[in-house]
Amino acid sequence: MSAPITRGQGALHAQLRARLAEQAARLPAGAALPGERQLCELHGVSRVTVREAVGQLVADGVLVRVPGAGTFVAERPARSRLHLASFAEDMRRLGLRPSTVVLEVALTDPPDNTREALVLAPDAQAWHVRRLRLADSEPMSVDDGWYAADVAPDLGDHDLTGSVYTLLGDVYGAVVDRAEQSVRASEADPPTAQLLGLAPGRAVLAFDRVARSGGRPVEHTRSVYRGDRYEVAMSLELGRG
Amino acid sequence: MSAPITRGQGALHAQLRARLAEQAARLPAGAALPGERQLCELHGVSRVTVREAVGQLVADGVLVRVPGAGTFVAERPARSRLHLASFAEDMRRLGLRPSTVVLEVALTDPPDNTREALVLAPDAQAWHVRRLRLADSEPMSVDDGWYAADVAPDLGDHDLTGSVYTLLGDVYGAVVDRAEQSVRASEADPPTAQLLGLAPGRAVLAFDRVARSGGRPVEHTRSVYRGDRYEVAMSLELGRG
DNA sequence: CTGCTTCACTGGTCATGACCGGTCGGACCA
DNA sequence: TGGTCCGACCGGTCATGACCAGTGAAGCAG
Repeated sequence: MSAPITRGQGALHAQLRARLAEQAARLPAGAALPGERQLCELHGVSRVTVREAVGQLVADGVLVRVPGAGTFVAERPARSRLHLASFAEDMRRLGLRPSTVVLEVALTDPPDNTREALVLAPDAQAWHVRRLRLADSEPMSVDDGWYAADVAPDLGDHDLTGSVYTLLGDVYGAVVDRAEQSVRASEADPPTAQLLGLAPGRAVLAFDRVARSGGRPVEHTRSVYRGDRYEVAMSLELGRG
Repeated sequence: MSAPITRGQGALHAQLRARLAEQAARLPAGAALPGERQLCELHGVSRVTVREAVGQLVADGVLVRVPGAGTFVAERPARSRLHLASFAEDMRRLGLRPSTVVLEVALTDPPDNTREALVLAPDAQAWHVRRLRLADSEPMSVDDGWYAADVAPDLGDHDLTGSVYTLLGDVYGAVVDRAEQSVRASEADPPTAQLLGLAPGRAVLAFDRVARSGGRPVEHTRSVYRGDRYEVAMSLELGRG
């Protein structure tokens, strides 16, 4: 079980969460975890902390709680659930040929909401990568991504026509394993419309995403997809979505 | 502030959550809520309960917590977390008052894609229910639903201002437990725009959903939400390895 | 008036202890 | 052998009390 959980290495529930995530990954789906009270004794923390850690993993779909029975590793058959995929993977899944035009790469002061999303210091800078994404040589989306400079110090020196997630994982050791995103419909502003080959005001699907690596936010992206070329598919289930 | 929070009316945090959601919906965006300790005294509950209630509303995008400063009403629009729920339930979670105007109920020949989605015989008819959905008396969406006639033979005889899912479960024993949907951005056509109180061509979020009960498709819905009032949030995960 | 310090207050975190209702397996009885 | 009952154990909920770091405004010093 390696090092014990101690104060000073970040929040206790964050440490425990990482510990439990590792453990769950090595267990087969459906396997039972120790009871919450037992985890308290095992790691020397209170039940508040255990519940916080387990609760986060349940929210992520890694664990499943069953009242009266216990906590279990979530079943995850290879069904078509929402999954984390790069633009290229996504396009290839749709049978389209992906390509990318890098419009801008710069180390700049990020906007306030990005600063908040990435939990950056007030004076910290971040890499800003603006890219036009094409599918079968036709514009599909415009991505504005911001990356914390302390996670990816020399991001601008790398080839950014491919997957930044791969770069983050292979070069900087920050594998993106989780993301939260919101989706809304809005109208294309003139510059974006021109890039996408649309008339201004046409409907676009706007994604706002925060990608995390081990709980730490590493990327904040705003992607604007052409409404006439793209849609998101998802499945919903009773109980947990 | 109405009735106080009491034991026995469901979990205390659930009651408080509903109370706070209503309160937040009536406040302007950015307005500050009472501090957590103050809410404890106001409602006679412990801080554990307050934090649970507020935490849920933060997850739903209704409130925003700022460490050191306070808790505030989030900027528009209503953000719904991805889950299988009726319109009314969804809106109430966000602190909005749902209502419904039934525009059309008829047993008709469904369009081909609906026939396919519901796996209907070539000559089978289906109930068509068209409804305008309001939140706080303002248009939110227009729903076009088709229901297999052999699953719900006399659907048209029932009150359709409420949840059809509840009807399907309680009256016909077909509990909806799974659904697949796709989401895209498009432009409001003139009749839909008029119903939604939008100018024609404004962006809308269009859902195309097939709901299932025990594997059998029972509903095919196309819902068009106002792009300026609604958005969906979801989390993405890497597959287990 | 400006700049700095101080301090009340906020949410974030954590420990301890308690009770509830549901689950499940083993003991016990028919 | 089979069915029933019961108790250990589970997660869900809630109260109380505590300390921390960050915020922001009031107040003081220059």
